[in-house]
Amino acid sequence: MNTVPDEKIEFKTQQERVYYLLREAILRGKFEPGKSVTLRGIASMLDVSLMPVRESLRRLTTERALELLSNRRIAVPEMTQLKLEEIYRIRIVLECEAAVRALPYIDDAALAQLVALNEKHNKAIANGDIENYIYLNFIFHRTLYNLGQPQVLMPILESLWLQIAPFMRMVYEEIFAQGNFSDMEDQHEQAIAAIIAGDSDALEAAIRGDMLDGAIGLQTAMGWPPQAISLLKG
Amino acid sequence: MNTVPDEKIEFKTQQERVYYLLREAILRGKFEPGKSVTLRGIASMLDVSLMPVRESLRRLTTERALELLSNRRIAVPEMTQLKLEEIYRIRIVLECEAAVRALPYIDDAALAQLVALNEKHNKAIANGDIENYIYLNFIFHRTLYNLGQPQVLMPILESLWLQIAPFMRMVYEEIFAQGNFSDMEDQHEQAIAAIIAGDSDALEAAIRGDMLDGAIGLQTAMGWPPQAISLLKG
DNA sequence: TCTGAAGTAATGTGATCACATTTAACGTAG
DNA sequence: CTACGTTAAATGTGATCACATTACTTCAGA
Repeated sequence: MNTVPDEKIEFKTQQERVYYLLREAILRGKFEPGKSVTLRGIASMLDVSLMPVRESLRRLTTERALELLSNRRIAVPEMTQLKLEEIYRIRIVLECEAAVRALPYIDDAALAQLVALNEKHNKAIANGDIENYIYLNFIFHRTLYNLGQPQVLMPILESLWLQIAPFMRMVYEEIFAQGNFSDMEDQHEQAIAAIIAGDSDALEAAIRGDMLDGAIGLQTAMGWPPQAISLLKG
Repeated sequence: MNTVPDEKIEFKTQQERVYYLLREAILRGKFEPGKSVTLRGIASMLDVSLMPVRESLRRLTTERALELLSNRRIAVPEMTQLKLEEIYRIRIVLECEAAVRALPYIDDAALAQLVALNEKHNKAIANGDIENYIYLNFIFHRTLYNLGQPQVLMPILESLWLQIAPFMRMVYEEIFAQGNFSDMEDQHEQAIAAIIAGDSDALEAAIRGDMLDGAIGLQTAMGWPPQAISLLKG
């Protein structure tokens, strides 16, 4: 089994390959917020012409992973308090929906895969491997939700993940520096327990808890007052 | 005041102009589901080279308004029962959120604009102008939600609208043919009443009712059993 | 040391061409 | 008239060049 489920995909076009390379780099937190990227820079880095890069960046800007500034420059968007709160309000409702939707389809093999992913996730913490930690978090969620075969939900969630990924590094660098992992409840563990118990409400609670932890972590890392993000209808 | 709020936008690039032209055409129901479009066809129609069209279609495929088939062809995606149900489950929660979010920001001028839009919307029914009817429906919702200045929600909703727009024509062609407009409750009217009353719950109910009417209309037009689409948590 | 202007390098956009793949058209054998 | 290869047209992708605009460097003056 591979660390990254879709790492060995064969791409039909260069544009597709470039897109997924950049996408994974973003989800690993390799892109610094506010920093700009250039067509020719990426093209020479990946040894392709401008065309595949142009179309890849067009996709990523459409997904709000990157931003076209008025200067005609392409950059990683900055985060604001309002934007972060909006993202997490949406994440909470949609990811709870996605998790509950997936629950009936989780068989033993899928459960084992989730457990294995969570182990690797925890191992990344132990190793201080921030990039893998950030990435494996998304992969855990994606693997879970994909079991419900969501055609419409999934692209929306991936877009939201791309928007917050560049800021995740700040959260965990701070936590690693201070060394206080104890505050971090393992909501993934609780989600797995809920799955085993077949408890839909507990699974939803675990996902919601995971979201809230993430939101609070980001807010404190940005130096903002960690105000609670309310669910729709309490 | 204009029928279409953003009709007279000056575009900085050709790609942007082509994108918004195609986008509006889709939202007007001008695109037939399953029908394929070609780069050169659109390019010659709009009198531009392939480049702006390529990037515009890349954007639209990323937003799921169009689809890249394995044959290397670009087409309007087909709808399925599962997909439609998924879209409307998401629309219900997100658009209720967007409406409630916008409510405190609706001043007299904004209210007047909404009323005017709704009048034009109703006038389009009377004139049998299906394309304007379809389009003005989206514009009404967008104008309402934009008052809350949603940065993250709005692109998601617009993507969902692009996905259902090509199928709206079927709904209203059937209704116009049968001439039974009486079944159509004017949920927009009720939304406006709720806004005037400042009643958040009533506004949410009106939006949810509008969504459910739309879902049922699409399901019956597609010849599917019009099963109720449940909200999250009942 | 700092400020500002002139010149240079770099950037995204648009256009054009070449190519592999796919689709459509055509004509021939049955 | 039908079925089936063969040829021709059309399609999305990739590469390269030109260009207007923006950003950076450099150097003069205070």
